[in-house]
Amino acid sequence: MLIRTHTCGELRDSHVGQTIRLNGWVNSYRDHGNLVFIDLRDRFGITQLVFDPDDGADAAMMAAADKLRNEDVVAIEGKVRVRIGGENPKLASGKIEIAVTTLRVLSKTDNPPFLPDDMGKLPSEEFRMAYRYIDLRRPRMQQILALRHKVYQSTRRYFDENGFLEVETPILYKSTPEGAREFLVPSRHVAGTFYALPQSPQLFKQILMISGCDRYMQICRCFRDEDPRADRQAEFTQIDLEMSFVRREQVMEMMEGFVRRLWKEVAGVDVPPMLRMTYREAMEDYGIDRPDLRYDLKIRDISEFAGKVDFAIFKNALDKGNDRPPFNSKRGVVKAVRVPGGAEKLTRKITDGYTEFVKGFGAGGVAVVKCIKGEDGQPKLDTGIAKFLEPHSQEFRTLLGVEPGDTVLFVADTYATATKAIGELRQKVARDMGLVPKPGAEGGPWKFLWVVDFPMFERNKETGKWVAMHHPFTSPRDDQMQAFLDAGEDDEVTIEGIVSAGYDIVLNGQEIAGGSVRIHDRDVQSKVFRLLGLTPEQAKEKFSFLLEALSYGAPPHAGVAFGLDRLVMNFAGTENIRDVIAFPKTQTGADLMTKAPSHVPDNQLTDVHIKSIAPATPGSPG
RNA sequence: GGGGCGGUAGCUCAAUUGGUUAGAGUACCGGACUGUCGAUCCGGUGGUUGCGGGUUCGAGUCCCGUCCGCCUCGCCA
Repeated sequence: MLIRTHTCGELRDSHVGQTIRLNGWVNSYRDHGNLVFIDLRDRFGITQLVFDPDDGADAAMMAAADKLRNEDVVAIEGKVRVRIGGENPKLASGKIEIAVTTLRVLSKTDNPPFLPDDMGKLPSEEFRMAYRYIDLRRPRMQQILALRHKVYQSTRRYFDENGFLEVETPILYKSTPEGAREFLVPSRHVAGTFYALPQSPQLFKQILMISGCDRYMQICRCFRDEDPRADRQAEFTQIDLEMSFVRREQVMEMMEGFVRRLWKEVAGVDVPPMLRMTYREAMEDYGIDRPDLRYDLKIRDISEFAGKVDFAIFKNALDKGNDRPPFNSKRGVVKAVRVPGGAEKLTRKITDGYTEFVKGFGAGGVAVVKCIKGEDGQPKLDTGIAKFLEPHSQEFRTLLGVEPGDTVLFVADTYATATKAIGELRQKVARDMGLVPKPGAEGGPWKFLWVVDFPMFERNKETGKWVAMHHPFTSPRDDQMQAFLDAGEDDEVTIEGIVSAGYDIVLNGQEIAGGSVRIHDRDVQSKVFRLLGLTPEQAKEKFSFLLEALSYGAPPHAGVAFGLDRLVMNFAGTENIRDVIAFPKTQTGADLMTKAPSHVPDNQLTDVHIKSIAPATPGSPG
């Protein structure tokens, strides 16, 4: 074949007169009979070819050019010349064209199911995934692949410069069925036993610290057999790291440096020092542990004021237990969010929709009041629950800073339900009000913050058992350690109040990284296991390797993991995680291109001592 | 596991209240054309309306079931 001398993205008018060779795909053809134009595409760009009988193309070549179709793969030799028909400003190579003197068709295409074209409407994702190799030819997808590559490279450079060792950890791992459901792999050697695919390399990286590795990093694949979402896949990638002989501050400093470097190198953006917020502050002000700070709309607890209002919904909520301690999940509360400009934009239809929306989170509904300018020119409460608030109008408006044109939305329920419901509502209102900038490198702004001081434990809603909020290897904050060790196992109040040494990085309402100082003391780790309901025997069965390792000289250590896919989503300005994964899976875990998962022959199952109880599928083996 | 939206030509979509032979754009095929650049013009091929049942004189349309894709709640230490 004619091996290329240049790519389709690099020829300029400075090359005019040169004889060159190009390889690529036919992006489009414009056939004028005795003059044929081809836009030739590769990853690097597009260059126009011209088959010109007056300049190098004989009758046979014209006939061959006439047959070229989109997505044929060709090699050409020709001369670079200035375009006769004028410049095409849309192309970087738009000043020149190639007068083709030799044409070789390297691969003739069948009629493709769709064309890798960013201009028109995209085919359904189903088709894009089934013919991923065509979808990935689109310049947009090539751009995202390149962005992802930049993230890999920038990451490796940064951590290399900071003394981290890249170490690979096993994919075939031990099942430790806390947390997410695991993918299982049957063992051939020992009948009836299984590996699990790792939800994360958490324990390996801790053991690497105990191994004296000092600083570890890995760009690793993690597996969680849970239902996907737009920003979640069962198989995803983490930037995983761990450091020895550090406390929280050193890790946070290292991570901020990483984020700053990444944004600078990938997006050209300078990230200012990150805000810090406690978990409690986040829940109080934003109703969520990953607040989106691109817009304000702070939530206020107005329970005390609401107690004075003669409105049954408020009264009922407060009666549920306003005497409980603050932040107790069953405490009755009334929460409000003031929406500037909402009086006009949030129509009755929209606010009625909010009631349906919060019902999805267990709340009864949303109360609404608007503030308008009365006939006397003074602020006046209007519609919704205005008549109930009217007797306290002045106090209410002062409390929340309400001005004419505002709408105030209320949710009254238990602390847990009201917080969740109004937190979700806040985000929906922001979207409805058009307060959320489009994501993307130019779209910013980038609102980073640290969320710290998470509770160590929370109660499982169904079983009532303690579960680790982060994971069971997270250490209490240093100043909490003694209280934790001293606390009786039935000392509900103390245990609930213990704050961990965990930290999350939140970007625009999305958790992009999370980590913690780890437990490096065997007794502390054993106590956590006990609180989580593991008997010493169970702890040993599942985590003996960790407990043993901790007893042979474990350095204090801490670490973090970034969700790489989500980082790339931010740089690419997409809200679809499948866009940033070369070969993604569907919501049912299917790979539409390879048709995985698939049935396997019985003998393969026998080898691993497995018998399928699934109903036989007609026409399928196994 | 629950809720919602969708599935019609290779692709993207349309099809009135259940009513004639299911249309358009694009791709593809054939023809014309020497300066286009999402080329243009003329002509043509192309359909098990996801699948299975049902209601009806008549179903793309209504009903039941099922499969697939997307969004979402649960779930995701």
